[in-house]
Amino acid sequence: MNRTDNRETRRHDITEAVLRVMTRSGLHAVTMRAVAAEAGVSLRLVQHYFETKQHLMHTTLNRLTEEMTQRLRTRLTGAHRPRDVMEAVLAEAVPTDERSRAFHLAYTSYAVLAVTDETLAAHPFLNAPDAMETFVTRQLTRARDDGDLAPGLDPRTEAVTLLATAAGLGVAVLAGQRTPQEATAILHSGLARLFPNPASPGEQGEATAEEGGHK
Amino acid sequence: MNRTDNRETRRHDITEAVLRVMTRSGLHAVTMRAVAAEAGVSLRLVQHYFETKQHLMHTTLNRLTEEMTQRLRTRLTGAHRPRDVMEAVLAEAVPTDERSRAFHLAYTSYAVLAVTDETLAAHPFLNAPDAMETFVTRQLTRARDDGDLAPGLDPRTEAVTLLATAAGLGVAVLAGQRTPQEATAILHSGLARLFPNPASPGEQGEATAEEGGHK
DNA sequence: ACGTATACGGTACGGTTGTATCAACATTGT
DNA sequence: ACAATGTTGATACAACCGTACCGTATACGT
Repeated sequence: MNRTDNRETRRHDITEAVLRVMTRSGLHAVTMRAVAAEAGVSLRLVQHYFETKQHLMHTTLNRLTEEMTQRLRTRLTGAHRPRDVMEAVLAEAVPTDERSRAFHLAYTSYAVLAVTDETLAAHPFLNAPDAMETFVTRQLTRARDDGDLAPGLDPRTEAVTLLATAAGLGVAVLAGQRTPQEATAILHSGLARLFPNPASPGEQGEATAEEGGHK
Repeated sequence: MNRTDNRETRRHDITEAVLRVMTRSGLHAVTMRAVAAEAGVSLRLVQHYFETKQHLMHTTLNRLTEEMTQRLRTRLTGAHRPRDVMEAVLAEAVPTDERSRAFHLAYTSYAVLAVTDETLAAHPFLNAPDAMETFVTRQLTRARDDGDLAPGLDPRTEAVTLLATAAGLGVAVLAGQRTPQEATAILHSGLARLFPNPASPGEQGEATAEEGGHK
């Protein structure tokens, strides 16, 4: 094992500890000491690999974001028709497994912090909604041009509505007020309203079929 | 001025200071010392009127909740038809003035905390969504029975969707990502979808007419 | 009028935080 | 082999937190 490999392993273990602490006890409980204890290393070690706490959080969040982006990209593979794309997007918009739960919790926690800290508001972490909105709007516009969208709907309005609904449901799921199954069902009904014609039968159907089944 | 009057004034001033600090710097910045400084009193005084910090937060949140409930009740006065009721509910569902902004920020902050602290999840502060959901569901059910609701819609599904959308938009407005006007416009379009017939013209029209106009 | 409860100020205490300092040890390049 | 560099530990430090303690003054009931 190379020394730089070892270094990378250490850094990975520590960022994983950050996510565990945050998922279990919340963002405010993520202290340098708590992370060190969770990772089973000394405080000094955490300091060594991530000079400052801000640096530690930054890389942890970046890695998690990268992972979730990759997850969505994978799910998006082969989804060509706008409805299939929307299906994939909404499937990731709600926290189901522990991993996506950590992501949503981290994201929401930071979003709340950014409300009163304009320094944090500049974080690239928080640009995702804008990008997602234009992306979804484009998909719905394409669907309208293809004649797949229900008549009389404004793509941008529907995009904003759908994303806001997904965000609201995501928080509700986080808070344990709603089950992931309920949330995805609600989102599906919203999607069914936008697309009068049934979803594509065989090609990409798996994404909708086994949803809500795996814990 | 009576002593108990004075006491009440003091307590009011201090809880107002709590809200100002929270609105300006976030919930995490609400410390006993910061509140004392904001209110222009000594730390000991804050301790005197609210034994513990938990007690201080509890009464502050209760008072704010009571105020917002009263606000909604006032807006609900004279709104009899389900659509008018929904109009009133949605008008309060988005932070517009500074007061409602404080309320939404407080609520969201606590909701995020409650995700990882089941002790906090029992707080009555967090029962509002459930109550609101059954209330809205009841309104939509009544609208359906009256034939005012668009056909083929499930009242409960639409209620959950509408509230989740309002919650998502509320956070977006808090974060400065969306203006209150945009948010209310989106919510109105959602309402227009549920109620095919136009809103009541004269009787309660003011609630919809001057919306988004007053700062 | 007087004793007592309330109102208030200053300050101290124990705990936790992020970060810095001082050492010891291992690994690597030459 | 040795100097240099990276790795790990223990501990210290200044700042902050909520709360407790010790006073004094003011206002009230009787």
